[in-house]
Parts: sequence; C-alpha cells; structure tokens
Amino acid sequence: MARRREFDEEKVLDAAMQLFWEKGFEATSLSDLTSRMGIQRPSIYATFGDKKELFEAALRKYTSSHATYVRANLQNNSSVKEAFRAFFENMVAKEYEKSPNWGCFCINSMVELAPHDEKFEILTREHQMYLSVIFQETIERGLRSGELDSGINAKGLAQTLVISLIGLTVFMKSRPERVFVDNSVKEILTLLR
Amino acid sequence: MARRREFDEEKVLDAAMQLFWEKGFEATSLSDLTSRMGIQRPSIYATFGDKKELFEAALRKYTSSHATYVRANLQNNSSVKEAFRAFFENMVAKEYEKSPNWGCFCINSMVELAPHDEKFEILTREHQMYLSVIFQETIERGLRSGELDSGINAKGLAQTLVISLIGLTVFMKSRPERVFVDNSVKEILTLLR
DNA sequence: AAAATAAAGTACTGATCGGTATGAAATATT
DNA sequence: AATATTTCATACCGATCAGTACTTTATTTT
Repeated sequence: MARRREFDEEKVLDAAMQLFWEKGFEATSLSDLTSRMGIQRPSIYATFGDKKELFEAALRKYTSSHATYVRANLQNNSSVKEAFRAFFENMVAKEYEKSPNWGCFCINSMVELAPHDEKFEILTREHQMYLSVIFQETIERGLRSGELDSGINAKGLAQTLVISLIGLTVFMKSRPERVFVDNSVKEILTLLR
Repeated sequence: MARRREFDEEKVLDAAMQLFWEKGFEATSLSDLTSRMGIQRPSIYATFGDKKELFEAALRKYTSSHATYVRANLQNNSSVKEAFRAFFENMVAKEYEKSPNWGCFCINSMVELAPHDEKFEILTREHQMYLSVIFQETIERGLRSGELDSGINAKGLAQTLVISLIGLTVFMKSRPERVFVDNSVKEILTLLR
C-alpha cells in the first residue's frame, strides 16, 4: 500500500518502558519520550495512542517479561530453598549494582497510579498475584519432594514472600546499608524453615 | 511591626501534606495547593519556599507524627507479641477503611523521589531506620521480660518487620483481597515465634 | 510511470506549569 | 494620627505541557 514503518515497534516501546520505569508517569514528558524513543510525536500517537496508553503498553511489556524471568529463575534450581535464596540474593545484588536504583516498574506504578486509576490498580495487583502463583507452585514442588515441612501453607507463604519482595524492592530505593538488607533476606527465608 | 498572618501555618501545612500524600509531588500543582490550603500563591512561597521545600516540610511533619504514633502504639501493650499483632492488624484495618488507599506518605515519597533526589533518599531512609529502632527496642523489651526466645536477633528482626510493613503498605495500594493480607500478617508475626 | 496510501517531520494549538512583580490592605510602632 | 512594615490579592511571566493539523517523503499497488 504505502511507506513502511522505519522504526522497530518493540525497540521504541522498550525505550519508553525504561524511561517510564526510571521517572514514573507524571515526571516523564512527551519530549523526553520522543528523544529517547528516537521517533516523532505523531508516530507515538499513531502507534500507541496517548501517553497513558503508551505507559500501559510499556508496563504490560515489563510485567510479561518480568514474570517470565521470575519463573525461569525459580525453576532453575532443583532445591526449592536454594532457588528462593538465589532469587532473593540475586535480586538484591542486581539492585545494588545500579545507581540510581529504579526498583521495579510494576511496584513504582502501583504506588503512583493504583489509587487513582482502577486500570492500573488491577494491572499491578494481578502481576503480584501472578508472582504469588509462581512462588506457590515452587513451594508446592518442595512439598512434593519432601524438601519442605508439610506443615507449610504454600499459598499463604507465597503471598508473604511476595510482600517481602515488595518491601525489599521499595526499601532498597533509599539505598540502605547492604548488611541490613542481607540480614532481612536471611530472616525472610527462615519462613521456608 | 506590621500586619499579622491570617492563616495558621500548621493547618495549611497539614492541608499540603494531605494533598502531597494523596497525589505525590509531580501530580500536585500549585493551583491544587492554593485551593486546598486556602491561601494565595505568594503566601506559600513566602512561608515555605518553593514547591519542593513545601513538600519537604510536609514530609517532615508526616514522619515526625508517624514516628510518634508508632512508638505510642507499640508501648501501649505489655505483651510484645500482642503489641506487634495489634499494630499490624490495626494498620491493615485502617488501610481498608480508606478508599482510595493513599498508603504511607513516606513510602510514596521513597518510591517517587529517592532515586532522583539525595535529600529525599536520606530523609525517607532515615525514617524507616528510625521505625526499625522503635521495633528493635520493643523486641528487646520482650527479650528482657522473657516473652521472646533469647535466640532472636533483635536488630535483624526489627529490620525485617519494617521491610514487611513496607511490603504490606505498598501491596494494599492495589486493594488485594483482605484475606491475603491477613494471612501474610499472621505469617510475618511468626517470626516473633 | 501514475495513483494511492501511509509514515515522518514541522510547526503549531490552547492549557497549564512553577514562580514572581506589583500594588492594596492591615497592623505594629512611633 | 502618621509612618513603617509585613501580608494579601491580582495579574502576570516565560516555559513547558499533552496533543494535533498539515505538509513532505517514501513505498506499494495499479
């Protein structure tokens, strides 16, 4: 029919995601976006809709790939305790590498938008619930193998680990001394006994 | 010397605090502030400085009164386990009363500003560290009285409870089913044995 | 090659942003 | 009462905001 698109939709969405992740919704301007995405303003609107729709697309991309990452990470290890330990420690280590610390795009969005926009209340909650299911399945694997104490409530513990993960992620945004975070990770993991 | 101030500095600062708490720094405009505080724009600048200084004053007011509230709440009960249980359950109940759920002003600010502004990185971190000290003192009281197992590491556990509190507060902003939060509170409190 | 169609680029919109100059109103000191 | 001083209210500043109309450029179909 006509002229072909000159940019890669996934790549520019990725650029938008990084920017929203770093600065949040309100603090990111369309000018920021055009310069970082490398495309003009009308191209953004034609491809993704308005600013909020672009943000939503970016967040969905994030949660989708984040869920995949978490699932792969936990399945990576035959020992469930070891899998969670590696997951939490790796997550802490990665956050301390970055400066400044952007945290988790989904959690950032939960704090900024969930109370004012039902769409994002649901979207961010559902992602955490999905992480909880991944955790629960991992815990159930440990129960089946006998590695974990049969007295453990898989669903409740999974939910608690998600909440701890949120707390760790948020607290690290203020760059506390590493030892505090490390100690808390150890303490949290004792819930797996 | 001259004309007296017509407004109560503490009252208008309180109004600003509520607004920043509800909407965050970026999403709150000077027009929002003047209408909610009930004073004119130049009065704000003369009294509090620019928007960020006003925000800082509001946040300091919040953290100060929040710390007082937490300390009083935990000292309220002779049993340490019972004190923490009541504190966490009360905090959950209060959040579910409000709609929408603003969470904690300090945590909101940590997420929005800490990575981009060292002043708020420090301010928000120090508040969490202060809460951790309050928790630690409460745990040590339980150790002295013999209520708590002497194997408990007061400092590490206090830090973990703070992180759990952050996680709970943030997660509740997405209004998950109450039962999930209640179960997690129970689970977290088992760390006190 | 011509026509049709879609993307890219330029430049603009009205609205709102944070911040301030200026003059009127009010009160303390003299 | 006169003067000095501070607060209050209006009205404005340039800059930037999200969003769009319109022209130019490129490519596919006829």
